[in-house]
Amino acid sequence: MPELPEVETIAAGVHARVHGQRITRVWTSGKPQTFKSSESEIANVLNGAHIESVRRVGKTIVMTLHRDKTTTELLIHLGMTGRLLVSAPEVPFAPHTHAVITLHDKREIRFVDPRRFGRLSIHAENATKLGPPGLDSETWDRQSKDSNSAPYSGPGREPLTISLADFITLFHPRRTPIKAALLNQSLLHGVGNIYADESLFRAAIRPTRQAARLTRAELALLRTSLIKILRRAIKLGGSSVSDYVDAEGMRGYFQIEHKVYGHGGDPCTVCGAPIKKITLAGRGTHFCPRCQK
DNA sequence: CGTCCCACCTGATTGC
DNA sequence: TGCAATCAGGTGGGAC
Repeated sequence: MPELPEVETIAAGVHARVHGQRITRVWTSGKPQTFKSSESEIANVLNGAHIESVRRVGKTIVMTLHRDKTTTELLIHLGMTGRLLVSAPEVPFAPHTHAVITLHDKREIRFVDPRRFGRLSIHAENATKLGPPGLDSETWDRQSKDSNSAPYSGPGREPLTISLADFITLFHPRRTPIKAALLNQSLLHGVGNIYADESLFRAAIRPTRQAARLTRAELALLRTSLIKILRRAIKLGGSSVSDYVDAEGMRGYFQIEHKVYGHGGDPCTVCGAPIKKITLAGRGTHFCPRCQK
């Protein structure tokens, strides 16, 4: 379900509501595939901890926890249908509630996920943050990413902050269709099906083009298009296509500005040609056959 | 290693 | 109307 703008909206909303709170109780549903770390480990780490912050990395929500001078992170990936809600205790549980984190003031952080593609896991900080002698900082960063040391940095690079030079370095060698490359989380993380389609439309690039065949100018336009669309979507609270809601249960509004996603057969807003829908990289892919070259 | 395809789930929508 | 097939915003593992 949620891509970068939706996860950003949820993380910011949850952060505003719960940072500084102490966790007094944890309940989990026992659905094994929901928990990448064991439920007992999750409960052990969370119980009694203070929530320092809640932020987004890629499509993952990262909750930073402090207890006994130890810092740990709870990673929450929402999959397709996951929700993270902050509720008063008297609000009835939604169906498919898989985790409830009770706070000192009695409110509850609830993880709800009908399709169960979402995952919870623990990311522990290593004792030392200093790299071993002889490693340059870039090598150390890479090793930090690979090993289990905090803070969690995700599988790829952040789309909102990547430089043009790095963007080109990332995509230029790829021989896959540009859309498949955009969806590859180990390159950029956070872009999903909606924002891949919308950014390619805005950049007038056909999703089927081989990444390696894009000119530098096209890659530059794709990067700025993607950043503008992600920022605009964050401003509107994300896209609510069916069941996405933020931490308060509110829908987002960026779906109103979708130009191609979900508009197969509709006339293109720029040229009037019917928007085409095809399957690419196993995903529904929407584009204007006239505008996107 | 890079890439493709499918499985993992439930629920809403489409089509017969 | 009823029921089956199809389709969903994501990821990870196995096959090639």
